[in-house]
Amino acid sequence: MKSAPGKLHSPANQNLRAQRGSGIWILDMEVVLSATWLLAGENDNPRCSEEPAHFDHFCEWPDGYVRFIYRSDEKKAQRHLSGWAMRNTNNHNGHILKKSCLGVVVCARACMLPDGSRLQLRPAICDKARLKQQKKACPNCHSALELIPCRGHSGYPVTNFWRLEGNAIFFQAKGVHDHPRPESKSETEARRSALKRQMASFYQPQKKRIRELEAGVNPNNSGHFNSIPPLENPEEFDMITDTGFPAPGQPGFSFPNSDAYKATCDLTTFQGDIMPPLQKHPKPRIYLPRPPCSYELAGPGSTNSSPYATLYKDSSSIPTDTDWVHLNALHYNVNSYSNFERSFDFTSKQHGWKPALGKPGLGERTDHGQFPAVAARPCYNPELPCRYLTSPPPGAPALQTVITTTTKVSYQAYQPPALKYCDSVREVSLSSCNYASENPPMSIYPEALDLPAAVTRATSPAGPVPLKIPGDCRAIRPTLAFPQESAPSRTDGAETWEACPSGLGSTISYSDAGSPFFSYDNDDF
DNA sequence: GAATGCGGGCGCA
DNA sequence: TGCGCCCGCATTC
Repeated sequence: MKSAPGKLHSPANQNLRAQRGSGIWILDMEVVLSATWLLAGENDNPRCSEEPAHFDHFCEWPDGYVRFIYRSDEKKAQRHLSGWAMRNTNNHNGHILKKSCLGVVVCARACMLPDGSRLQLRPAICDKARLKQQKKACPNCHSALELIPCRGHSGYPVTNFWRLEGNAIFFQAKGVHDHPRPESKSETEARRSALKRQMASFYQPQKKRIRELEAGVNPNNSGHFNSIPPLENPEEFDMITDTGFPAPGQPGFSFPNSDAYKATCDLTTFQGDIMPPLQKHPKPRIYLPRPPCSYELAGPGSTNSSPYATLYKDSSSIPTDTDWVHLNALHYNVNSYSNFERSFDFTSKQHGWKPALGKPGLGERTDHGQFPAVAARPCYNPELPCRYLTSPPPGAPALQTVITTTTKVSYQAYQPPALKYCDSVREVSLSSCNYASENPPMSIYPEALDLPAAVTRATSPAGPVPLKIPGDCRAIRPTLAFPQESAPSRTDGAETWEACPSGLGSTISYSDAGSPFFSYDNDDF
């Protein structure tokens, strides 16, 4: 965003060319060269001056070891946006912007929202703001908020890398988020802006009336806002929403219909002491307009995380009565969090973690903050029941890709697992975007996940079934041979890369078995 | 005020 | 040396 374009721009190396065949990214040898990827600019490889032939649609929820190439005019890419709460990380490389995931903020008591989901807030990016955020109380149960750190990359936060190259913006994600999706930035912004608008309209009549009163005017008392007490501290209201009372439809927030929400989500009950000013008002009603997010508003079949979905009501239709916080019911996967719970349950078993209070699942868990900061922590993404599948099992190779973010990257040899990746990838590979329906196949790269297919299947709530879940940008390569971090060199390692874009039902593969073109130095970032 | 990007610096492996 | 991370600073919204 603010970064000087020149900073991340190094025109000397547009070394990646991707060709799309059969609707799938196919990487030719030159693309294999693209292993230089984000670090390409550091190599000044004169051979590679071509611009990418094709670009990916922007993916707001990249997950897994994926790479994308965006057009340089892609606004979201320009801003290095991500649905995940990513903070800037200094990688001492001015050409590459590195960001690490902050995780998600949840209720420490894992209280259940009226719809059965749970709070999943977007951690503030700013450290101070984040601390401040964590000091706030859960808008639902008033208990503490807790930050679930991301440990999806070998125990470290998932990292995203951005590099501007000519007319392309190269993106690479490393690690699999082992936590639920937070509220996306667009959602947060939309909610805040909506709230501001709402508050503005809320105050306008008040101010007007005050002016009128001050002017000696005595309008009749039938005015809607007559009963509205002065909001002494508007920030409190903002705090509540910022604290993350997720708008319906946000990740982990869903209601089959608005009535259900109305019946269960009385703001005065919900906010309790958090909103004393509004409590004074007997019938507050707040509408949250739909954010201007187009691609997030996929169909019901999508795992779209947008909080504002089909039952959105335009703010213009705000009624005057203020009985309820009339949030919009959303067409959202109500079971999302149960998936989350299942995943937690699984991982608890898998890793010997025991949920607090002896109950499985996040629902009863009260120890968010006590999670061990281990690499194999489960994936909690509520929208992807198999998310935890992407977590490497204990003992599994932590990293298949050695990407040094400062100067060079090394793809190192990996000991191929017994299972043939090609056979299993169709069953378990996940690769999609929020707007999968419109999104072209994305690039899947060898750093993709490494969980054995057996584990993957075993951990699926639905059993060993094919898993193709649209709605985000995840890449799972459960059985693929990966370059392993611990391997001494990758020139001796042959690997087959496959991409299985969601909904395509096909895979591609490309190998780099000791290709002379495949210099693993400076591969990525 | 918060988000964002940059860069110095430190500790660890 | 690579990497994660903290911190401060500057800029932008």
